[in-house]
Amino acid sequence: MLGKYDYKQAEKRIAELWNKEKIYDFDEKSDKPVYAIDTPPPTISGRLHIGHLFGLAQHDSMVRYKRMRGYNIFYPIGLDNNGLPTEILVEKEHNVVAEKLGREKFIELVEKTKEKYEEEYKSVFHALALSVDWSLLYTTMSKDVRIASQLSFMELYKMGRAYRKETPTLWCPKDRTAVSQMELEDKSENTKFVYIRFDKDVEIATTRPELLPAIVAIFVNPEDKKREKLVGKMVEVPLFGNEVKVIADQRVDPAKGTGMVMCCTFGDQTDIEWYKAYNLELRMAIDDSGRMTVEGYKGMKPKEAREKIVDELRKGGYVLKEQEIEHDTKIHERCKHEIEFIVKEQWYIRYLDLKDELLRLGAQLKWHPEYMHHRYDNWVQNLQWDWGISRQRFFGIPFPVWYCKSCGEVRLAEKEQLPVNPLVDKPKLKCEKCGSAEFVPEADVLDTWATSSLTPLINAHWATDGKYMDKIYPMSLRTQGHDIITFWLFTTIVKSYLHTKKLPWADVMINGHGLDPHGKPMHKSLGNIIDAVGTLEKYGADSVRYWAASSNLGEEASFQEKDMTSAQRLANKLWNVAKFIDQNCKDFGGQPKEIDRWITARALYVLKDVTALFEDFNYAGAKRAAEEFFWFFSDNYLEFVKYRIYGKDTSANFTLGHVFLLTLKMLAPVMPFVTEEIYQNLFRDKLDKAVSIHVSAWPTFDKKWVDENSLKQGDAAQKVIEYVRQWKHNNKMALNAELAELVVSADLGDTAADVAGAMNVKKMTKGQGSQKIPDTDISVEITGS
RNA sequence: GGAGGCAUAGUCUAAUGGUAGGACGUCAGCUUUACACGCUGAAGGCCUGGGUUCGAUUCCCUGUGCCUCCACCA
Repeated sequence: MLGKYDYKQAEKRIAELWNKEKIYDFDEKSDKPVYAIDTPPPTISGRLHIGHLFGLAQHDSMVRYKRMRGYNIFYPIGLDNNGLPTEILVEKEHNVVAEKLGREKFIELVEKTKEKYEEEYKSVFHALALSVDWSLLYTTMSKDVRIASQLSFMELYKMGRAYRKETPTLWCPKDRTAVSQMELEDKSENTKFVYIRFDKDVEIATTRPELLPAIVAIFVNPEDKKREKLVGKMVEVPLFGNEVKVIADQRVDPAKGTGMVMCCTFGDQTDIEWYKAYNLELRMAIDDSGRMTVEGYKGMKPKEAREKIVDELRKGGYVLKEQEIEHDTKIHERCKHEIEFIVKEQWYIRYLDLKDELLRLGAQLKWHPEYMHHRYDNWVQNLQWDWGISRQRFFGIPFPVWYCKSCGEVRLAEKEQLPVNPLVDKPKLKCEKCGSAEFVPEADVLDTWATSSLTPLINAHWATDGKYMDKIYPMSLRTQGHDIITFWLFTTIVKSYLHTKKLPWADVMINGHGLDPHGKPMHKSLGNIIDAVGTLEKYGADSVRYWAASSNLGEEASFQEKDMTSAQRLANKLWNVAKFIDQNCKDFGGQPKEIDRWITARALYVLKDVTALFEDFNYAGAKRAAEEFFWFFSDNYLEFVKYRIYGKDTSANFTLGHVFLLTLKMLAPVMPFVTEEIYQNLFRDKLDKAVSIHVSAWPTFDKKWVDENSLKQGDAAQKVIEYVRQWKHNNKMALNAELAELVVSADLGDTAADVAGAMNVKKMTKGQGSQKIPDTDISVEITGS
């Protein structure tokens, strides 16, 4: 072992070693206890940034600890190509439009992205030392996953859990597609707030007068004394002449506008809530293409209709006031067109009746950190609607469903037909109700959460050969970010419960996010992305992992250059200690002395703490404790025994080797590369037989190695040395400057020799001195040369 | 509007019902046969107000500030 630690070439070489030795493979034949992890499949959308690495590194450190504890690790990896980001990526890369290419062909292309990006992701994850088993790779668009997703739907339908209902949905009239909340953007717009008088008591301010023909009710606040008498009355709508009822609801802000609101189906989200809550009439004024459907305005765009209606209202004397305001509207982020609400038939999973069950399951799950449980509870308690799982999109996993052309009855696919594309495939059987053989396919696709909520079942091969159901399900651990507790975590519990009546995992580990140096989330639009590959190359994986392990689980952490420096210093220090041992110790034999037993006992107490911290998913605390001990070990113990080493006395060798190996093992989960490099060079086949430190046994605390007397004398010796160091510093002496005599009151046993050796003292004497060491009952007398 | 988190030296951060630990930075000393990416020493800190307590940085309440998730924006 020579020169400095070169992490660039070491990390590369070691990654190859791990590959060759297959240390991450799940062993199907082993009878060791299984530890199975349900991991978040990253979206295939482009390049990874260090925010991604942050959570992954935290998870991996925990998994590495578990591996050293002797578990048979099932650590799969998925790639998510079932979603809008991948759809956009594929369309761009292949210069195609999904809808024109056809679903089958497009899915083929999407599956091909797996091959290309698998290599890219694999190289990044390998560089990070993510210890997943690549033979367990799945994609969320693969054949098996499509089967699982469709089978899940079919089972839920048969259970009576899946149903179809007309529902207002967010709709982009330009793209003629449903959009999700996530695809919305706010746009501030100058518009007119038009105050319309219905009658002498009813005046309403609105930004969307063109929806007047779609008005189905008028709302006032129940606390609004002025309007109390109006509640329950019918009011005539200007221009259109129909009558609508006045209803009291607390969602109305009495201070806004006139304090009265018209509810139109549908102008905004509140209209939808009211429509559902009060069972209001459905009166649509706008169609799929965003054009008016009302007589007299047919075919007009809403804005044109608005002008015309306001004009007519003015002429009729209904307009009291027009006020210019700035107003936020929702637009579709892709095409920037304004969003409307359109009514479509949608599939739902009925689960509101399961709230109590779901809360009970949430309470059974062991949350790390604990407080994340609140978010889940809060979400479940406030659920108001069933789970909408259909999306009016072209790309996605199709519903395995047709409808009978003559009676409309639902016709499910047969299990052996899966995966099925109803747009192309035909049902095997006739209509159960009327016997017709003519069917209309369901064109919608399943929401991506309907699929990703199955990851534990996907990993267990639930829908196909079921080969891992007994072995890994329920899984040991789910790892994920806190932002998707209400989506991924929640829906996974729902599905697992519905299909297996079980909680899908025992523990859940929720990570925070890695942020840019200013504490802002990394986003393409913010232009603050710190690239994963570049960072790993520049600083090495151990440094990036050190950064990730520096913050407590669940907390956000900004990327700091100084963490990289600290990590590199630690790696370098480890390397230098290794070099020192390598150069000076032929073997790890020798009879330990007092000070050796002292550091051994110290090390074991630290091991006890570190183990407990890891058991509590506190990789951050474990890393801190292990690191702190290492610096203590090298600045103290190593200095104390140097004189013996240089004097060809081998009595410290045993301890030096064992304690340093113990330290390396404690740091191995967080810094897998440098610890492995040292392990291979220094300890493999000498102190440990394992092919890799990462499959070596986690050390155990054994009381028999703790000698209380040595602990006491070693602590005293350490205090004395500390004091002498200070004394030499105050006297502007070099630390190895010779001292004629040192008188110490405490009983140092044979550690007195180490004090003399470390501090270059000619004569050690036991007795009272004139100087008292603070915070101890030890007194000393120091005589210079 | 609902929920959750955070507040500790110039910066990042740990633990804790009784003298608050570490890292970076700063200052000073030391070429000490692994390491100047080092060693040794020094200076420097608990957001406001109230409560519980013999004692609160820690527990409770309040305020303020910051962050996140969810909902909403006629």
